[in-house]
Amino acid sequence: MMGPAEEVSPLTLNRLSFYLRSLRHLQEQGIKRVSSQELAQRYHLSATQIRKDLAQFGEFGIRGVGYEVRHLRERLRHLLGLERTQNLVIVGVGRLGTALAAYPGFNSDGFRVVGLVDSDPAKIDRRIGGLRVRPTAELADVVRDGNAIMGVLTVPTAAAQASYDALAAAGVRAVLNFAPTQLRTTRGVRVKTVDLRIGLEELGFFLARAT
Amino acid sequence: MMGPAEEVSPLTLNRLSFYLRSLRHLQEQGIKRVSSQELAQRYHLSATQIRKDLAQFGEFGIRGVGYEVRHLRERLRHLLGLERTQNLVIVGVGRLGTALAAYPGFNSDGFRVVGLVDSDPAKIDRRIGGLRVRPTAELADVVRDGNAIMGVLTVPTAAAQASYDALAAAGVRAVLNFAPTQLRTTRGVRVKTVDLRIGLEELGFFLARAT
DNA sequence: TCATGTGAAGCAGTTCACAGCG
DNA sequence: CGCTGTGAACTGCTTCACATGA
Repeated sequence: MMGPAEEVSPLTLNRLSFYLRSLRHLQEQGIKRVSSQELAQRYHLSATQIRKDLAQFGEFGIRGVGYEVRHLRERLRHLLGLERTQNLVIVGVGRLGTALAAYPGFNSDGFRVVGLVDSDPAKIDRRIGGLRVRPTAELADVVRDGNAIMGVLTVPTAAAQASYDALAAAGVRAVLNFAPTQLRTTRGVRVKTVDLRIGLEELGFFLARAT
Repeated sequence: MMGPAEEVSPLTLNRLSFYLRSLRHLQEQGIKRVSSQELAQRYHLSATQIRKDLAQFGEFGIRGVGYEVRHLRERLRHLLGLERTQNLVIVGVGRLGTALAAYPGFNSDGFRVVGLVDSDPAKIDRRIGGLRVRPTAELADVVRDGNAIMGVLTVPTAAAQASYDALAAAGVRAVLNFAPTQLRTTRGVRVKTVDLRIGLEELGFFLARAT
């Protein structure tokens, strides 16, 4: 039955994202129904785990048949809050910020970049993907004008905390942080830190002992 | 005791990377010794977990005292294979590939980008951070010339599998994949897929239910 | 004495096996 | 009958509590 699911593990959450992507893929192929087993085989997952993960939030399937692709996809989109588009402001328009501003995953299916901000005067008024870079001082306006709910931090590590605080003050509710540093968080403004180096180090570990 | 540690969980591995970064930070501040408890408090970790994680690979500390920062850092660097620099080739010099080519984390402390490859003729011979972009057909040469051991995939999803196969054929031992797709892997060529959207979706989930 | 290293306990996340329902 | 949904068993990760040794 329905579960408000007070706490959901990050592992489950990542799998839900992956299920959603897989369903999109199936739907593009015109497939209407899928069983947990078929889904598992196609995308190297565990059938039981798919069912357990989904059951946490309701009964989405039809016994004896499987899941209706369109319906399940809708439910997952709802669950992950992707029904309404969430607007993003990117703080720090270096190479990484520029790349993310135009990144398909940040401009489709639930997310859209609506504002760019940088502290470097040389970058102000530059245009990236239809957006004009505005000065950090105007951050609050950029957030308001774009009706942004999330911020993306792509500034140097030393500037990350100040930028986070500014985003929090501007009314953003969540921040995706690419600076490899631990941020002191404000109540009500969730942070998710992504360290691009960790993937390399994980691979390096295995190479180190494979030799 | 020494442990060959046949299997190490990704969670542990990520924490080891984080410990290493924290130790670097401490060393920069001139701190010589640190206890697991102090480390935990400073960086929001668990002291017991730090000790358990480290104990898996040997006895690195001094009972009654703590850990010598320099020594522990060296051991972690060794464990993660960062003592010798691992050379990277980036396949796909779009905005993301360009950003990573110059990303500090990909060009310091164990990693270095030594080659760039793209299939778009318009990008060939372009220079990015001292490196010349070369055609995909020359991938094997680029890997050999640069003595590269890892590849970084920043091509469109549709091209990811072919690029992975080419990297594997060129003799690379590990691939960091930024395309949101499941790759069919070649024996001996490990893959780690990083999906930049997942962080957004995780945050979106919490925003969806906070409202 | 004090903080590490570690068996034992506790908890979470995964897999199993099958009841329940279309 | 077939596949979902789910208690129960299991596996693995985290935390506890303390023996060990500098």
